[in-house]
Amino acid sequence: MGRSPCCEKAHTNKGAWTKEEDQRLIAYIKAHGEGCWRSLPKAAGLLRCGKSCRLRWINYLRPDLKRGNFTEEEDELIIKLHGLLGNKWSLIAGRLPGRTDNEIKNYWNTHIKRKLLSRGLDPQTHRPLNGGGPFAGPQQQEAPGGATAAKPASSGDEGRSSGASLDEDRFPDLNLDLSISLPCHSPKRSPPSEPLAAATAAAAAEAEATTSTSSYTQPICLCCHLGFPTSDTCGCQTNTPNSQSHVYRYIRPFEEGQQHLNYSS
DNA sequence: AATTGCTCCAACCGCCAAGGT
DNA sequence: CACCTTGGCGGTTGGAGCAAT
Repeated sequence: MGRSPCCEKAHTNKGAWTKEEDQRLIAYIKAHGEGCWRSLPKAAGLLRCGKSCRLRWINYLRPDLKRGNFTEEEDELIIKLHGLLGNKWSLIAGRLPGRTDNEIKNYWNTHIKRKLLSRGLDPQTHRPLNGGGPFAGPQQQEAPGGATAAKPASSGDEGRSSGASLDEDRFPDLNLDLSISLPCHSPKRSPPSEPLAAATAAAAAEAEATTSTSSYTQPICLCCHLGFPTSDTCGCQTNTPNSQSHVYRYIRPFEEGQQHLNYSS
Protein backbone atom coordinates (compact mmCIF):
# COMPACT_ATOMS: atom_id res chain seq x y z
CA MET A 1 0.00 0.00 0.00
CA GLY A 2 1.40 3.35 -0.94
CA ARG A 3 1.31 6.52 0.92
CA SER A 4 -1.89 8.38 0.71
CA PRO A 5 -1.53 11.68 -1.07
CA CYS A 6 -1.15 14.65 1.18
CA CYS A 7 -4.31 16.06 -0.27
CA GLU A 8 -6.79 15.64 -3.02
CA LYS A 9 -4.84 16.90 -5.96
CA ALA A 10 -7.59 16.78 -8.51
CA HIS A 11 -9.25 19.97 -7.40
CA THR A 12 -6.43 22.04 -6.06
CA ASN A 13 -4.81 25.10 -7.48
CA LYS A 14 -1.13 25.10 -8.16
CA GLY A 15 1.40 27.72 -8.97
CA ALA A 16 1.66 31.26 -7.77
CA TRP A 17 -0.70 32.42 -5.07
CA THR A 18 -3.14 35.18 -5.72
CA LYS A 19 -3.76 38.10 -3.44
CA GLU A 20 -7.17 36.72 -2.57
CA GLU A 21 -5.77 33.36 -1.62
CA ASP A 22 -3.20 35.03 0.57
CA GLN A 23 -5.86 37.10 2.27
CA ARG A 24 -7.95 34.04 2.92
CA LEU A 25 -5.04 32.21 4.41
CA ILE A 26 -3.97 35.13 6.55
CA ALA A 27 -7.49 35.72 7.76
CA TYR A 28 -7.95 32.10 8.67
CA ILE A 29 -4.70 31.77 10.55
CA LYS A 30 -5.27 35.06 12.24
CA ALA A 31 -8.60 33.79 13.48
CA HIS A 32 -7.72 30.19 14.24
CA GLY A 33 -3.98 30.07 14.46
CA GLU A 34 -1.69 27.59 12.82
CA GLY A 35 -3.30 24.25 13.21
CA CYS A 36 -4.14 21.27 11.11
CA TRP A 37 -2.73 22.07 7.72
CA ARG A 38 -4.55 19.21 6.09
CA SER A 39 -7.94 20.54 6.96
CA LEU A 40 -7.03 24.19 6.76
CA PRO A 41 -7.54 24.68 3.02
CA LYS A 42 -11.11 23.45 3.17
CA ALA A 43 -11.86 25.38 6.30
CA ALA A 44 -10.37 28.51 4.85
CA GLY A 45 -12.08 28.07 1.53
CA LEU A 46 -8.89 27.55 -0.37
CA LEU A 47 -8.43 25.19 -3.27
CA ARG A 48 -4.93 24.42 -2.19
CA CYS A 49 -3.01 21.54 -0.76
CA GLY A 50 -2.39 21.82 2.96
CA LYS A 51 1.29 21.62 2.34
CA SER A 52 1.06 24.46 -0.07
CA CYS A 53 -0.73 26.56 2.52
CA ARG A 54 1.89 25.78 5.09
CA LEU A 55 4.70 26.67 2.72
CA ARG A 56 3.03 29.87 1.68
CA TRP A 57 2.49 30.90 5.27
CA ILE A 58 5.92 29.96 6.53
CA ASN A 59 7.91 31.27 3.62
CA TYR A 60 5.98 34.32 2.69
CA LEU A 61 3.02 35.37 4.77
CA ARG A 62 4.26 35.01 8.30
CA PRO A 63 4.30 38.44 9.89
CA ASP A 64 7.67 37.94 11.52
CA LEU A 65 9.53 37.56 8.28
CA LYS A 66 12.36 39.89 7.59
CA ARG A 67 12.48 41.03 4.01
CA GLY A 68 15.34 42.52 2.15
CA ASN A 69 18.93 41.74 1.48
CA PHE A 70 21.04 39.64 3.73
CA THR A 71 23.58 41.61 5.71
CA GLU A 72 27.25 40.85 5.68
CA GLU A 73 26.97 39.51 9.17
CA GLU A 74 24.12 37.25 8.17
CA ASP A 75 26.27 36.03 5.30
CA GLU A 76 29.09 35.12 7.59
CA LEU A 77 26.76 33.54 10.08
CA ILE A 78 25.18 31.39 7.38
CA ILE A 79 28.59 30.29 6.19
CA LYS A 80 29.67 29.39 9.68
CA LEU A 81 26.45 27.61 10.46
CA HIS A 82 26.56 25.72 7.20
CA GLY A 83 30.04 24.58 8.01
CA LEU A 84 28.76 23.44 11.34
CA LEU A 85 25.38 22.02 10.40
CA GLY A 86 25.61 21.23 6.71
CA ASN A 87 22.47 21.58 4.63
CA LYS A 88 20.27 21.75 7.69
CA TRP A 89 18.51 24.82 6.43
CA SER A 90 15.84 24.78 9.04
CA LEU A 91 18.40 24.76 11.80
CA ILE A 92 20.33 27.52 10.14
CA ALA A 93 17.13 29.49 9.66
CA GLY A 94 16.44 29.06 13.35
CA ARG A 95 19.56 31.09 13.99
CA LEU A 96 18.60 33.91 11.66
CA PRO A 97 15.63 35.86 12.92
CA GLY A 98 13.04 36.51 10.30
CA ARG A 99 14.65 34.30 7.70
CA THR A 100 13.15 31.08 6.40
CA ASP A 101 14.87 27.88 5.51
CA ASN A 102 13.74 28.26 1.92
CA GLU A 103 15.10 31.76 1.75
CA ILE A 104 18.43 30.75 3.19
CA LYS A 105 18.60 27.72 0.94
CA ASN A 106 17.98 29.90 -2.09
CA TYR A 107 20.43 32.50 -0.90
CA TRP A 108 23.03 29.87 -0.34
CA ASN A 109 22.60 28.41 -3.78
CA THR A 110 22.57 31.74 -5.56
CA HIS A 111 25.00 33.87 -3.61
CA ILE A 112 27.03 32.21 -0.93
CA LYS A 113 28.09 29.25 -3.00
CA ARG A 114 29.56 31.66 -5.47
CA LYS A 115 31.08 33.70 -2.70
CA LEU A 116 32.86 30.69 -1.28
CA LEU A 117 34.00 29.60 -4.69
CA SER A 118 35.46 33.03 -5.29
CA ARG A 119 37.35 32.57 -2.07
CA GLY A 120 38.65 29.29 -3.33
CA LEU A 121 36.58 27.26 -0.92
CA ASP A 122 34.43 24.26 -1.59
CA PRO A 123 30.88 25.27 -0.65
CA GLN A 124 30.10 21.83 0.69
CA THR A 125 33.22 21.00 2.62
CA HIS A 126 34.39 24.56 3.28
CA ARG A 127 37.85 23.38 2.41
CA PRO A 128 40.18 24.86 -0.17
CA LEU A 129 39.33 23.85 -3.68
CA ASN A 130 42.97 23.38 -4.57
CA GLY A 131 43.14 20.51 -2.16
CA GLY A 132 45.54 22.36 0.08
CA GLY A 133 46.15 21.62 3.70
CA PRO A 134 43.60 20.43 6.16
CA PHE A 135 42.78 23.97 7.08
CA ALA A 136 40.42 25.95 5.03
CA GLY A 137 42.21 28.96 3.77
CA PRO A 138 43.98 31.93 5.20
CA GLN A 139 40.99 33.42 6.93
CA GLN A 140 39.74 31.25 9.67
CA GLN A 141 36.44 33.05 9.89
CA GLU A 142 35.67 32.05 6.36
CA ALA A 143 36.26 28.41 6.98
CA PRO A 144 34.09 27.25 9.80
CA GLY A 145 34.88 23.65 9.13
CA GLY A 146 33.01 20.85 10.73
CA ALA A 147 33.66 18.90 7.58
CA THR A 148 36.99 17.45 8.49
CA ALA A 149 36.02 14.31 6.72
CA ALA A 150 35.22 14.56 3.07
CA LYS A 151 31.63 13.64 3.48
CA PRO A 152 28.60 15.30 1.99
CA ALA A 153 27.43 18.04 4.26
CA SER A 154 23.90 16.90 3.78
CA SER A 155 24.55 13.44 5.01
CA GLY A 156 23.06 14.09 8.37
CA ASP A 157 24.20 15.01 11.82
CA GLU A 158 26.31 12.05 12.56
CA GLY A 159 29.78 13.04 13.57
CA ARG A 160 28.84 16.58 14.24
CA SER A 161 29.48 16.46 17.91
CA SER A 162 32.68 14.56 17.53
CA GLY A 163 33.86 17.14 15.07
CA ALA A 164 33.21 19.92 17.48
CA SER A 165 36.50 19.62 19.27
CA LEU A 166 38.23 19.81 15.95
CA ASP A 167 36.28 22.91 15.16
CA GLU A 168 37.37 24.41 18.40
CA ASP A 169 40.99 23.64 17.72
CA ARG A 170 40.81 24.97 14.22
CA PHE A 171 38.60 27.94 14.87
CA PRO A 172 39.24 29.37 18.28
CA ASP A 173 36.81 32.18 17.61
CA LEU A 174 34.02 29.66 17.60
CA ASN A 175 32.60 28.77 20.93
CA LEU A 176 31.69 25.17 20.48
CA ASP A 177 31.05 24.09 23.96
CA LEU A 178 28.50 21.45 23.12
CA SER A 179 27.45 20.62 26.58
CA ILE A 180 23.70 20.51 26.75
CA SER A 181 22.81 23.61 28.58
CA LEU A 182 20.79 26.70 28.09
CA PRO A 183 22.70 29.12 25.96
CA CYS A 184 20.56 31.99 27.04
CA HIS A 185 21.61 31.36 30.59
CA SER A 186 25.25 31.45 29.75
CA PRO A 187 25.86 35.10 29.02
CA LYS A 188 29.49 34.87 29.86
CA ARG A 189 29.87 32.37 27.05
CA SER A 190 28.16 34.58 24.56
CA PRO A 191 29.31 38.10 25.08
CA PRO A 192 27.99 40.69 22.68
CA SER A 193 31.45 41.14 21.28
CA GLU A 194 31.28 37.64 19.87
CA PRO A 195 27.84 37.31 18.38
CA LEU A 196 28.87 34.84 15.72
CA ALA A 197 30.61 32.63 18.19
CA ALA A 198 27.60 32.70 20.43
CA ALA A 199 25.21 31.92 17.65
CA THR A 200 27.30 29.12 16.28
CA ALA A 201 27.81 27.68 19.70
CA ALA A 202 24.11 27.76 20.32
CA ALA A 203 23.58 26.20 16.93
CA ALA A 204 25.98 23.44 17.78
CA ALA A 205 24.14 22.84 20.99
CA GLU A 206 20.86 22.79 19.19
CA ALA A 207 22.19 20.45 16.55
CA GLU A 208 23.30 18.24 19.35
CA ALA A 209 19.94 18.53 20.98
CA THR A 210 18.15 17.54 17.83
CA THR A 211 19.93 14.25 17.87
CA SER A 212 19.47 13.67 21.52
CA THR A 213 16.42 13.19 23.62
CA SER A 214 16.82 16.45 25.39
CA SER A 215 13.41 17.94 25.64
CA TYR A 216 13.83 20.94 27.84
CA THR A 217 14.35 24.20 26.11
CA GLN A 218 13.93 27.80 26.93
CA PRO A 219 13.45 30.82 24.76
CA ILE A 220 16.49 32.61 23.58
CA CYS A 221 16.67 35.92 21.81
CA LEU A 222 18.65 35.59 18.65
CA CYS A 223 18.99 39.30 18.26
CA CYS A 224 20.78 39.50 21.56
CA HIS A 225 22.91 36.57 20.58
CA LEU A 226 23.73 38.24 17.34
CA GLY A 227 24.59 41.42 19.08
CA PHE A 228 21.54 43.41 18.08
CA PRO A 229 19.74 43.64 21.38
CA THR A 230 18.40 47.04 20.57
CA SER A 231 17.50 46.46 17.00
CA ASP A 232 13.92 46.56 15.86
CA THR A 233 14.11 42.88 15.20
CA CYS A 234 14.89 42.05 18.78
CA GLY A 235 11.99 40.06 20.02
CA CYS A 236 13.07 39.40 23.56
CA GLN A 237 11.25 42.45 24.78
CA THR A 238 8.01 41.53 23.18
CA ASN A 239 8.02 37.82 23.62
CA THR A 240 6.50 36.39 26.65
CA PRO A 241 9.24 34.81 28.70
CA ASN A 242 7.33 31.61 29.01
CA SER A 243 6.65 31.22 25.35
CA GLN A 244 8.13 27.94 24.34
CA SER A 245 6.28 27.30 21.15
CA HIS A 246 9.39 27.83 19.09
CA VAL A 247 12.44 28.31 21.13
CA TYR A 248 14.54 30.20 18.67
CA ARG A 249 11.87 31.72 16.52
CA TYR A 250 11.88 35.41 16.10
CA ILE A 251 8.43 36.77 16.71
CA ARG A 252 6.85 40.06 15.93
CA PRO A 253 3.28 40.93 16.75
CA PHE A 254 0.93 39.80 14.05
CA GLU A 255 -0.92 43.08 14.05
CA GLU A 256 2.02 44.87 12.52
CA GLY A 257 0.66 43.79 9.19
CA GLN A 258 2.01 42.42 6.01
CA GLN A 259 4.83 43.90 4.03
CA HIS A 260 6.28 43.46 0.60
CA LEU A 261 3.80 40.96 -0.64
CA ASN A 262 3.99 40.01 -4.26
CA TYR A 263 1.16 38.67 -6.23
CA SER A 264 0.97 37.15 -9.63
CA SER A 265 -2.60 38.40 -9.96
C1' DA B 1 13.09 47.04 -30.27
C1' DA B 2 13.61 42.15 -30.35
C1' DT B 3 15.88 38.14 -28.97
C1' DT B 4 18.62 35.31 -26.16
C1' DG B 5 20.72 33.89 -22.00
C1' DC B 6 21.08 34.22 -17.13
C1' DT B 7 19.66 34.87 -12.34
C1' DC B 8 16.73 34.47 -8.66
C1' DC B 9 13.12 32.76 -5.90
C1' DA B 10 8.44 30.95 -5.03
C1' DA B 11 6.50 26.74 -5.15
C1' DC B 12 6.32 21.78 -5.80
C1' DC B 13 7.78 17.02 -4.95
C1' DG B 14 9.15 13.12 -2.48
C1' DC B 15 10.92 11.37 1.60
C1' DC B 16 11.27 10.93 6.55
C1' DA B 17 10.15 11.08 11.47
C1' DA B 18 6.94 11.74 15.12
C1' DG B 19 2.76 10.93 17.10
C1' DG B 20 -1.69 8.75 17.35
C1' DT B 21 -4.59 4.67 17.14
C1' DC C 1 3.91 -3.48 17.76
C1' DA C 2 2.29 -2.29 13.28
C1' DC C 3 0.05 0.82 10.61
C1' DC C 4 -1.59 5.34 9.33
C1' DT C 5 -1.70 10.32 9.31
C1' DT C 6 0.42 14.51 9.52
C1' DG C 7 3.92 17.94 9.69
C1' DG C 8 8.35 19.13 8.38
C1' DC C 9 12.50 19.08 5.66
C1' DG C 10 15.77 19.27 1.72
C1' DG C 11 16.24 18.98 -3.24
C1' DT C 12 14.61 20.49 -7.45
C1' DT C 13 12.09 23.05 -10.92
C1' DG C 14 9.44 26.59 -13.57
C1' DG C 15 8.90 30.98 -14.77
C1' DA C 16 9.26 35.97 -14.10
C1' DG C 17 12.40 39.56 -14.44
C1' DC C 18 16.73 41.45 -15.79
C1' DA C 19 20.96 42.02 -18.51
C1' DA C 20 23.52 41.43 -22.55
C1' DT C 21 23.73 41.32 -27.42
